[in-house]
Amino acid sequence: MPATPRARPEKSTLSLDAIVATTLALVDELGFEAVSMRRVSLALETGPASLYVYVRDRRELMALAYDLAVGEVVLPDEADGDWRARLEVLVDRIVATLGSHDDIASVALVDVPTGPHTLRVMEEMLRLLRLGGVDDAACALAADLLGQYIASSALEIAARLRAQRELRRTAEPGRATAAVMSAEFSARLDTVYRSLSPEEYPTIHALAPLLTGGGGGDRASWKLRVIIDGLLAQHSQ
Amino acid sequence: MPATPRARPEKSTLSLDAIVATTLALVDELGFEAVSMRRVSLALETGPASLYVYVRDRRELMALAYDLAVGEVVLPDEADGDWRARLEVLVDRIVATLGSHDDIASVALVDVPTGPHTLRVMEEMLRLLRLGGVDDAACALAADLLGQYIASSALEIAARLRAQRELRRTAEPGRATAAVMSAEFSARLDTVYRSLSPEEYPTIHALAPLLTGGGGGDRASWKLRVIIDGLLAQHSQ
DNA sequence: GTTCTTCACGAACACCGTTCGTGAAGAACC
DNA sequence: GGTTCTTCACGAACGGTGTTCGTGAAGAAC
Repeated sequence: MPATPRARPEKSTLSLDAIVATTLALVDELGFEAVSMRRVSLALETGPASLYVYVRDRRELMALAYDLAVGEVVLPDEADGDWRARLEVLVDRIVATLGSHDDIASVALVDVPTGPHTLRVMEEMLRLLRLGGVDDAACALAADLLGQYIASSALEIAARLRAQRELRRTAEPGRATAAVMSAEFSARLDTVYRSLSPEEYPTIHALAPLLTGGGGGDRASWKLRVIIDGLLAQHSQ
Repeated sequence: MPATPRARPEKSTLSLDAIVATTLALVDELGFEAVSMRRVSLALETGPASLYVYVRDRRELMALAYDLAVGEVVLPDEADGDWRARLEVLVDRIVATLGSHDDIASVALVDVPTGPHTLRVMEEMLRLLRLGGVDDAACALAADLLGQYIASSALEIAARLRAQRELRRTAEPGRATAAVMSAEFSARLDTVYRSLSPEEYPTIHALAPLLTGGGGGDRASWKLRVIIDGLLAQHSQ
């Protein structure tokens, strides 16, 4: 901070960090798809061409924003339990964090992220798996599988949050608890499944309430447990 | 077919089926992202506005193309073995089919597809799971989990195929076997992992060759086996 | 023969990612 | 201090994009 606290209005000079931070903030505010180079540059009070000094692509910018988001994840510690409990906590946190930044997780499905924060989290995942006695080849494949699970789960959560926000804006205010909105969200799907002919799709028809219900945390932790159980079954075999 | 075989040049009248079929063909040829409403309309020798008579959105059009692609999947039969073998064959076929249509699988990550072919395949998946003695609630969650696995695996395969095509075009022709190209594909990642400091990322550094190697079918079938094993472990517990 | 409905589509709107060229401002050097 | 040289900001523009609107023409219904 300089001696004269008055003299720093104007416009703070551009920097990669500022660009990436602004991008992530805009993703939260407007949604992943709506964030264009123009919008980012507008938020920084400059023109779109200025960004290309620091970034090759929109993709590269989004990859940087992705890594910044992953940086919010706090690694689990001893208090969280043994290796398996810690792994579950870690994966849950990654999913929750990515899911809170709209569709930023789609970055991980397009190309493999290799930012420092992503690597830090991946290192911890692999370390925990090894701690659990999973052999090396299985660790590698497990990290891949967990990566897929994380990205697609985060997208699912983001879609759910988006739908809730949309509903909150559409519906009359003051009403509508979270439970109601979540129910409303899956209502359309439920209607589709239930209206299917029981002759042609007997199983879907029979399971319709189970297919759409029980939203959120329970489902996610169940799915994660299945993957780890499968990993251990594979190992002991 | 009319009596006069000569008289049907001009332009066949537009139809939803023709639009969707053209869209899927263009996705194969140009890639998912490159297929715009304008390109589709150009291929049909008309203007972009004409498509909106049959389709609300680009998203809706892509969802229809997605279902058309799923329609190519042949359901397994008795010859494929017991319920588990059949389930694995079914999932593998879905992944392979979707993966062969570039990033069309991304449709399933944005919204839940409910086209007739998708429902047919989902019905069969649920039927097989039930046949295996998995209880109803677990069936529902398993279908969800398998759906995530299918979509993200298909995207991974599509990315691999795209990279191979890109390399085939870039490299001098006549050379380059598929193995070489696949190796070249993961070489960049391998370099990244290997160049990490062993102090900061010891596990990634140690597992680097395992993380990028062993591409393709083996990995996929291993991952699928893990999920089903986990499902059964969950059940017997 | 006349109304009415459906569909094809030209034109336009408001955006998009990206590139090019022109400067200005600061650093490095004499 | 003056001069070169490098770096960075950005106005303008190119070739696209999804989508809407309004105008017709062609066929169906009466």
